[in-house]
Amino acid sequence: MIRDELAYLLTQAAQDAQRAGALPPFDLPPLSVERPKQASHGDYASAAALSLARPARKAPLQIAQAIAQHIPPTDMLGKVEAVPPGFINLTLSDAWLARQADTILAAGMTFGNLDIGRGRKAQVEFVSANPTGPLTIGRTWGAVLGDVIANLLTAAGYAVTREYYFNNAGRQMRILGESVRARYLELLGHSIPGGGDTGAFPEEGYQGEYIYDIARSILETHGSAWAEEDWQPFKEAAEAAVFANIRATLQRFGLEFDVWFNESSLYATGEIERTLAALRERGYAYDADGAVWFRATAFGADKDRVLVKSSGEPTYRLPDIAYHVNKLGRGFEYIVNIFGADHKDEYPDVIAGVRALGLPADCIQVIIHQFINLVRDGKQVRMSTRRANYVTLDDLLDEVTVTNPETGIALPGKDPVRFILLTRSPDSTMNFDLELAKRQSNENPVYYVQYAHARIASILRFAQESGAMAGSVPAEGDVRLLTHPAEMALVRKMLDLQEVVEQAVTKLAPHHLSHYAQDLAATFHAFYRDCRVVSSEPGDRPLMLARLRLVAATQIVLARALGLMGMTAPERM
RNA sequence: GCCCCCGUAGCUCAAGUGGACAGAGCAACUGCCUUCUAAGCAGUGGGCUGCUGGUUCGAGUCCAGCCGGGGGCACCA
Repeated sequence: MIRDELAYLLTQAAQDAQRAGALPPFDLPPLSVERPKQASHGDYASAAALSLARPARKAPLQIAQAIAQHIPPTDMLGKVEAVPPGFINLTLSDAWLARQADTILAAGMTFGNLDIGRGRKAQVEFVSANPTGPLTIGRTWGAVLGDVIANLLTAAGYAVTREYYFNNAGRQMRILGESVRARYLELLGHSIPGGGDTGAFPEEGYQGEYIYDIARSILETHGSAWAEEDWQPFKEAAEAAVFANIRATLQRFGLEFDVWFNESSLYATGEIERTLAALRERGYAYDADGAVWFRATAFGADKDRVLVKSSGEPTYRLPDIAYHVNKLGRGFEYIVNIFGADHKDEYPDVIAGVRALGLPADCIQVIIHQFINLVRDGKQVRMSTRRANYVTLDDLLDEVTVTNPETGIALPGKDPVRFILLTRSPDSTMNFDLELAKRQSNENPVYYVQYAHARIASILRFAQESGAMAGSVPAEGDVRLLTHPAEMALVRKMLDLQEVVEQAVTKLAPHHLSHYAQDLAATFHAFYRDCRVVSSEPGDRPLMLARLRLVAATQIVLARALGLMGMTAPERM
């Protein structure tokens, strides 16, 4: 990476300066290299001299000058400046920058990839909604975060598994079955409520319209044959129907999971029991008040937690711990869990449980995202799946799908939804205004980015159709002819991708991608204004070919950024 | 009461381990389509970064205390 190379050059320079006596001898700390906010401060800048003032016992500016003078010659740098109060500003050379257009073209869709994963196995667990109803907007943020983090980890050199963890047993699923059964009996003409214990709608039942849909389809296939059945077959049917719906929604959202992990399998394989036994053996599980407790206080918790209720039923903690033991057993060396803010207090127990078993827990990362604060007409909407007060992801995707009235070309609704969610940091408590999202969908920044991609596709198409370029790819062309400031700005912005990916991966902060994509698109649009690409003038041909290569490189980087975000990169809009 | 997250332009949000004048988009206003897509470009206005102290060469960023919003503090998941 460029920044690392520059940091290395600066360190060499500082050492040379010490050998030459321009700097006093002392142990050099790692020298920082940053991206200055202001363009006049160069492409990169180091404030190292400011922090070296104390150990060197010298004025920062003098230190900066000494380092600047000893930077080894390199064709990468065009200008090196030491400026008050002691910054070293570094500017990349135009010739070097121009050559990078070729480098990007050669890298193709691998441009921006890193090797920090070195092929290690990573797992991202997300969505993980139990099959009690359709996916709601509330789940959407986690879905985007998980998917894009998985994409980023793949780009960073990890072998990634996307995993969906669910529980199809337990109380909520029973209530789901009972709800469907009640609707089924209602459709058969049994009176609800008060129709005796056969038909009463469960007090905490799911009231959504989809319960009727499931009941109706049971009625269609089985007629009245299930009238005497208890809730269990209804639960089975409901689970199948809800999962089919969830899978369809996820696919629409551009999401594929590699593994669907059923919590029940942990019981079937005995992993739950073994985990509990191992915790007991190590003295981290004990009996009290008829329950089994986890000694969470040994890991800094304020009180111990229940693992197995006095009813004999485990709490969520035990399977969660067993599940993570299972993950580690499958060889994952990097594990990312995406949770909503309501699960905030859950993971410390899980991490502690893993530690209690003597297993490594440092590789387990948890992203807690805040809730989407759904707003309609400026008023907050409280969502509850059970009370059928929710907006499904499907509904949302329908609403924001936008068609260009002039060209008739439609873009999928997943793009604006993903983009909106990817402009916010997971920590941010965001307001998602439904009306606003719909109303402004045509001016959503996502289209701005996609438009840049389509514009490039159009230029390349035009170049080919007008005979200016032989194939669909600009094979020839000497990028050394690129010198225009707008061209240089474009290359600079493209080169940033690697650092953005690094940032986004190491900080698990995918929202950097969307901001980068907007920047890159803006830089391209400015280039488009300043530099005409296709020309029929014979004298313009060499520069045209060079610019076609530049533009093709830009298309790659835009497609890469959009691809990492799971969005389409349209050829036409 | 205790713990975690957030508070930045009218609105929605950014801001790499503390760095040089806090940035985008939307909304508002002014210009620009006979030439590769105007879903575009150029420009204008808009900020005591919730408040008060502290740390230091330097704070939106770190510390303390307040105020306001969200989430949690289960033998629910």
